[in-house]
Amino acid sequence: MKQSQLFTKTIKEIPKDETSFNAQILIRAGFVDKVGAGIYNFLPLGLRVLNKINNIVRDEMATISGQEVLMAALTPKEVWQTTDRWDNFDALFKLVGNDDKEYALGATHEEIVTPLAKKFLCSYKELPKSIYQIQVKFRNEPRAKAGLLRGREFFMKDMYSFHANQADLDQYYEEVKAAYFRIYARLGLEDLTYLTYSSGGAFSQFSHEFQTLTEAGEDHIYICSDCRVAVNREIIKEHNFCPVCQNKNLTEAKAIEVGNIFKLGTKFSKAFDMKYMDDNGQAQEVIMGCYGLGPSRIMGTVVEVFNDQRGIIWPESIAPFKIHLLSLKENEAANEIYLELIKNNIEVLFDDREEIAAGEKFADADLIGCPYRLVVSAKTLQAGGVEIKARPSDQMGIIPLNQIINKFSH
RNA sequence: CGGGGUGUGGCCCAGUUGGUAAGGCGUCUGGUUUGGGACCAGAAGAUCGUGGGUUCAAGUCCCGCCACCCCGACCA
Repeated sequence: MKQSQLFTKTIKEIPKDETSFNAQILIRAGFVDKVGAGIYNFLPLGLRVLNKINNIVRDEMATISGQEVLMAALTPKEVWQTTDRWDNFDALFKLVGNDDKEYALGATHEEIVTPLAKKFLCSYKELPKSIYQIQVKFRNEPRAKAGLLRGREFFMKDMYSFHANQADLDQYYEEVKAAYFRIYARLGLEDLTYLTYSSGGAFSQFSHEFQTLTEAGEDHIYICSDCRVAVNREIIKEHNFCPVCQNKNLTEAKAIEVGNIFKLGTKFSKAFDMKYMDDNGQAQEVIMGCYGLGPSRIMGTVVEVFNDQRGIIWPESIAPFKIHLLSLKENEAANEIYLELIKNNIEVLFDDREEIAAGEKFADADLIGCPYRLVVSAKTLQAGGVEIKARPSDQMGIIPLNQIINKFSH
């Protein structure tokens, strides 16, 4: 991508109606744009990041046999009445269509996925199955805040699994847990993310959240350093010790919930009368699990966690581009490098803008935060190459022209 | 939903005891620059959130409403 053609440009001023760091810097760098409280447009750079997060999620869901679907976002009132949530789910955005027909914008999809799965999963031979989607969710939050961390419209990966018995759900649940940790590891959040015990409702003692440590987080978790898990507030009120090792010496920390998984049991299969035929020809209730993860919230979290005074420091796995190539009055030479990188499928943002001061290009590169910065100038060409610098470091070096592709093509 | 704060060109903002809107960024034109948001000259761009009221006169004072931010409550 040539920066001269990019739809957005960076801005110097901090937007006055944002105080959260992730929103300020994502807006300044041109990743997102604010529409209203908790409502954002995703712009070319931001969408690239979001898509990369989504693709990591897809990749890991595939390893646990999750099949991607896309369910309706406009959901009829009746399904919510079936589970008694039409009047009890405060955050539902409700709307009225023709003939006074009422709908809710999808806030979660148990009410849609259960009738859907009922149409296809009828026999023990067809279980277990697991389907997921990545979709915009709508929740009428009483108070949207903190940029991408709590929006009224946000992206969610929600997966639902269907099992013939509890043991099968239990086993799958553990597989999901492991897949989630692989996702956080690929996002660079492994060390900061804790499996966190929270209350489980009627069907299991606990559910689990995945909490990433950051001062920007709105949750308080209590970490057990012995077994590297945490408990949330409601659990510590009940138990006041680590549910794994009974350790009472827990450390409080602020965190943001980047995922949660839940054993639903038969709550929804009962409500929608979803049963399967077992090998004795007997109808049995289907056991369900659900597994949420918020890609847009994760994008905000990554920004909160990886940054410095100058801008974002994207992990390579989700950076909008791997390389930010800056031409300082050497567009011809830089363009050759640009074309060569493109030819080798190396993602590059090429700052080919003319009449732009070098300082501005450096400032933009730091703000946007691609992992590597390559500078082409008369000076570097004289030295036989281009300057290379990793985003978080101050160390610069010259890399010969004929080694660039080799350096980045793995 | 309670409490607090803020609304002035696309963005950030100044605006005194009420007297007809200043500056910076960005944009456009010309020139000078060219390794950390460079400089000079000129230009375009504003129903001052919105509706009402007071006044000869309202960005400024009064009342209602709306939007956004923060704290709290809430967050299957």
